Amino acid sequence: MRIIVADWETFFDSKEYTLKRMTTESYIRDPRFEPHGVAVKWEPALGAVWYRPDEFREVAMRTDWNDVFLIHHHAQFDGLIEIHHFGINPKAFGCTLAMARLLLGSHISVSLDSVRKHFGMEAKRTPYHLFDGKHWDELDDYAKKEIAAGACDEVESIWNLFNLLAKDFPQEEYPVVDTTIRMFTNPVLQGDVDLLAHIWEEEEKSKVGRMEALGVTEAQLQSAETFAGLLRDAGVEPQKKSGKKWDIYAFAKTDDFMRELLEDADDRVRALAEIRLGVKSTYMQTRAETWGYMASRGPMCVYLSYAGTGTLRPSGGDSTNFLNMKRQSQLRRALRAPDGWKLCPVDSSQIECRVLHYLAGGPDEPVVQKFRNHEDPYVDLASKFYQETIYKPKKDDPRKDEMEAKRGMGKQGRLMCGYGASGKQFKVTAKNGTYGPSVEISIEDADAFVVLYRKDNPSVCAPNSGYWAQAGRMLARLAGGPPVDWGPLHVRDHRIYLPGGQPMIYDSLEYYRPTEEEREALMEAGKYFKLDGWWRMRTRRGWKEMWGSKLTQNICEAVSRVVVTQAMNRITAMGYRVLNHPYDELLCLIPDEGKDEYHQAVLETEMRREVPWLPGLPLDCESIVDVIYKK
DNA sequence: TGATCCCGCGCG
DNA sequence: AAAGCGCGCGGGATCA
Repeated sequence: MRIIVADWETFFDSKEYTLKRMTTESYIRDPRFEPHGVAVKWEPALGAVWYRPDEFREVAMRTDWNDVFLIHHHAQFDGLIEIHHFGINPKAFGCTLAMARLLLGSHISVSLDSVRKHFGMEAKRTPYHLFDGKHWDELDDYAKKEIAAGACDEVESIWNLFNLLAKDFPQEEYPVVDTTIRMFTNPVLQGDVDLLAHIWEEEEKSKVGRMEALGVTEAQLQSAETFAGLLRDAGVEPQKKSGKKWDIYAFAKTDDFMRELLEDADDRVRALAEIRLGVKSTYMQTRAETWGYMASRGPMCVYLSYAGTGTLRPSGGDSTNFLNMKRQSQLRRALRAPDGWKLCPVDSSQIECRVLHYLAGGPDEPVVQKFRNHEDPYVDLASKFYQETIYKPKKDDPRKDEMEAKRGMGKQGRLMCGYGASGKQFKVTAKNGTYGPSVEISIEDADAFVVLYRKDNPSVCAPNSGYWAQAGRMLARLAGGPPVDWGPLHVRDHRIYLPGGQPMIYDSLEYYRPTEEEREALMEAGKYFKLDGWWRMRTRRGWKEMWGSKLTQNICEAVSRVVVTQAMNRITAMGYRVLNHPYDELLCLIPDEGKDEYHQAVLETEMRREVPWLPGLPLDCESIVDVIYKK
């Protein structure tokens, strides 16, 4: 396969038509889009050459792109230009931004300039100020030469960076990068413009109608202070709670004060609370809007940031998020397969729970055995807590609601308690209904649930010998000890390596000793156990504490991610397109040729296939086939 | 005015 | 002994 490196320079106008104010997708599919040209390095031994668009189109026509590995820095940008405007479709995309994201970490900038600096190269020389708002013909010869030279310099640096990064970049991650890029550059999903417009209008109508009925404005509802005034006028004194720096109003959906307002006897108070939450939840409307415009330009460009999280999962990007659509929502149903195709989302079942118990106790661990025997470990835990037989209810079961709620507690227990959750957090989450119907339990019962879980799962929780304790001891190794193999993982040089060689980065992990002032505050709060200090690390959101059960969570999430992406690689290698990757799910595209069950079986087989580096770990999955993106 | 912090909410 | 975690986006509040 030929390796080609390329970099596009395009017209922009810093006042309105610019990537700083637009999404990558809307910028490239805009009528104003106009490439200045592209720098191309046709093979490693040749220097980069600058082409004007027409010149490039001509050489591109004589190139067999089906034999090309095409490398960019941020391939979503250059790739969409090539595919949308030039009809070029390489065999595979490479992306130095994605490679840097995995190898350098999720909490730092991996812009080309930053990565060049990281490897001791000079800053970018492209003089963007010279061509702000100027079309090619309006540029003088000097500016044209500078643009061309800057682009060629970028291409040479991308090639150098590729070689530096390739030394450590795992082989199996190249197809993951390619699949992720193609979700954006080779869009397939159709957006239902009418439905998206309908969603927007219904939200708007409902909000405006309710605001008019109450005689309030959106601005009044949005601001906490003016909303507090509205409540006072209605005869209710708003409650406060402690924020990070000062007290804030308890106006969140999950605050008890707000919950009570929603059930207030006074019609106006109740309506005020409802509409405040309504105007605060803008995501339905704003996304219906962004997606509606996107759908009017063409098929949906699904932007995922490769390894956007510290645990190597993807994250959203390009001003939208295809990973957190509400279940059963209209928004999800506005995405559909093109004519002649169907969608098959395949969801790996309880993968993190399976991985946790396997890592903690191996293939014969009791919960792993339950999974192998196709028993439900959620009802098992719930039955122990409620001291009666809990089961997954059928549709017409007279105790359906009760059993769903109780099983939900088992699910919540398996997922939260496995990562060290407290009774306090357990109680709050049960009430929020995150894992099933909302359940109110006392703090005593919540604490009892946590105690029961910890006693019942010694491979995970036992002091000294359990996985949390091992992970806690591993922190010192991670922060600077000698290398060590740890089950399927390898700990070395501030990193945890997954079996494929993917690193989870803990560069900033350190043992922090509190200042005298902090020690006094800790004593006042009764937190004597923290007086000596604690492990902490830098994240996107500042310094965060680290401890054994939390590291356990990181590990289970990352291991599960690799299990799923390895399945994804097998699926794409068979020729299927994967259109979205919401964590444990792969959204696959299958031809509509009357063989739904066959394709479903093929995909499920790959999702269930045993992983050689976790021998004896039973995997399972669920899938459906539909034209619409349902779940 | 723009940048940044913080909170709340959606998903896993 | 004590601790669920991982994200991105929208929007307000605050700061330079």
